[in-house]
Amino acid sequence: MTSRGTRYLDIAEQLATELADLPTGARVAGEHDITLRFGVGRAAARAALQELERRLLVRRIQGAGTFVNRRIDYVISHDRRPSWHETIAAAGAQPRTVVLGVDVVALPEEPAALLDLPLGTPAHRLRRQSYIDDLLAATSHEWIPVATVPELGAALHAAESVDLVLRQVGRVQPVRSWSRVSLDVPPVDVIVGLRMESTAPVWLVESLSRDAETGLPVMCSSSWMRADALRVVVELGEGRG
Amino acid sequence: MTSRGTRYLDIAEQLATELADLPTGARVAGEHDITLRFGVGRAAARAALQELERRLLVRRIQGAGTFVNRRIDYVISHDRRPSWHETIAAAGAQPRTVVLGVDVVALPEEPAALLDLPLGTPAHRLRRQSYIDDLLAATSHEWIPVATVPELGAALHAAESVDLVLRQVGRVQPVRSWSRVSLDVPPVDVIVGLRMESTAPVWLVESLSRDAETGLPVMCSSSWMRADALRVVVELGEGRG
DNA sequence: GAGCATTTGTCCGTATGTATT
DNA sequence: CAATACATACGGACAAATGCT
Repeated sequence: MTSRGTRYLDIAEQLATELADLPTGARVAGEHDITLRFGVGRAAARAALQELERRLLVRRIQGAGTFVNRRIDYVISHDRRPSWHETIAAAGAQPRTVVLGVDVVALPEEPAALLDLPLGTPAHRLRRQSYIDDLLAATSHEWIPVATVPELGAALHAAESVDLVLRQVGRVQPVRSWSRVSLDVPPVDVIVGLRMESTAPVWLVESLSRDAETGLPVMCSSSWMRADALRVVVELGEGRG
Repeated sequence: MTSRGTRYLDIAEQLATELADLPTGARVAGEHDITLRFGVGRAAARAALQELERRLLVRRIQGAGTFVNRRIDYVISHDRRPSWHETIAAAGAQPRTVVLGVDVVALPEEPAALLDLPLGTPAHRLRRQSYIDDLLAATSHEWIPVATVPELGAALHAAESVDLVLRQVGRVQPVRSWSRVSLDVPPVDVIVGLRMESTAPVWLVESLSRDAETGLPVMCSSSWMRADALRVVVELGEGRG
């Protein structure tokens, strides 16, 4: 009797219910533990953990172990401008953003079209990484026309927030005016940039900010966010209640 | 020399480039073929195909084989109300929608709040399935207050489009006024409803339609769409060009 | 820094189950 | 019913990353 060819699913189901009561980041039974506890081979134990990983319930780290994972909601809507710091902190985790570098480049195709500027216009390219509890969860490129903030590089050393620099040094009021969200399999450089082991779909969030007064584009950005770390929710339209 | 411990990734990479030139739905080398061609064991061949499946490049069907897969864009924006039929047909595939059933139920929590009606208000519950080339790609629940269209069940037998029935029989002009999109691991009933083999995240699209004239809510729906079949893109804001 | 145990990652070969054709 | 192809599973082996000593 028994084996219907899905032992690993039964095991995954059992573990999933047990996981629900554990705190985020808690250690989960490893492959070897499972072989002992359920009396299966390593293949089945491994398949069970991979199933939980597909369901985004655990995160597995080679050499370290398997740990309880929970996504953090990142809500994008017409009246909400999500700040990384606020969103992550509100979920009870530790946010952190690191500037990888700033340089001036000629605007390539996409950001030029978005900013409504001629191809090749000089602009600051800002590369950043964002963390959740020391987990690299997002990388972003931001383009800011040099004309708007000539000395961005220097200003960024003083203030940590790009938004703040734009307001104080650039004397503009950036407002998110357009945004596009989808899920894609990222190019190789993004995968290594996010230190992702396995290739999997990742959120792609593009957006454009304009100056509140003049209506002129002041910044556009393109961010990749790990889907196993964030649950991006897009809300569209206002007629709800 | 040789094995650096990632043979399967090299194989996946090689196959991925070859796949790019094949038409959607074309047959791909099976596990056995790969073991012969690349001189690896079944484990590595399988891992390579699973990698391609993670990248949404192939679809694997037990007993049948492995086939080239391509997602269809499903764009949701303030000024675009996507119709399943139009979207799928525009991508060169065959759309189809099947009504599973219509019954009158007391409105549960969520749709009641969305429709701004008291809990338990009688409403039609419409369950539908949508196909892309005979692949079940989406299931949806729609709630329509009985007061709006008393004889929905009978009317649906004559016309195939819900939108049309609402316009002609209900004498309302449904306009999508609110929408929320996210990606979730669906409950078990949705997984079996979508005939999904493996558990994986699926799009959840919720929306509310109001009457263009009166502004009153006339319908709300909740749809699950397979992420390996559709690339849902949400566009937000209008200030683009 | 070097060394070691732990844990997951990769891979082999083989066997059997199950769905499709 | 038979052949094909993917799904599940066993057991063993070594690689690679991590964390601790």
